Amino acid sequence: MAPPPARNDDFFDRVFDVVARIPFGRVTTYGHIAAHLGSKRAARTVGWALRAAAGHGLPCHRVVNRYGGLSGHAAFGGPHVMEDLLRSEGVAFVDEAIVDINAHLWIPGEPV
DNA sequence: CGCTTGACGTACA
DNA sequence: TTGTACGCCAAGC
Repeated sequence: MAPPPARNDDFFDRVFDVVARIPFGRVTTYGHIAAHLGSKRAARTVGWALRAAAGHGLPCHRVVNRYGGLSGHAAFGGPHVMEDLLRSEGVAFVDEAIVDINAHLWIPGEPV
């Protein structure tokens, strides 16, 4: 159907909606979110939205880069905050600040 | 109004 | 193979 009726004309709100839908114990990447929005190269813009989302109550810690690295851990106020949160959700880590994205990757639009 | 920056990703040399 | 450059979109100054 037609492309999703974006109730949110703003790129930001659209990112918020996607991030807020990330299921528990699951993670996604900036590129996938951007691709879901229409431009897979807009990953940087997604990062901007996430930065603004800091403090909006969104599970930003579930958003990682293409390598599963916690790129935005600095915006959380602590380098181990995101890691601790993800571990609390049962997410596996392949390295410090690196989640096993292959085992927990969730794609926007997929049913929970 | 215009240039720079930014929680990324892909392409090319 | 590794490294560098560019592209995307929006906000900030």
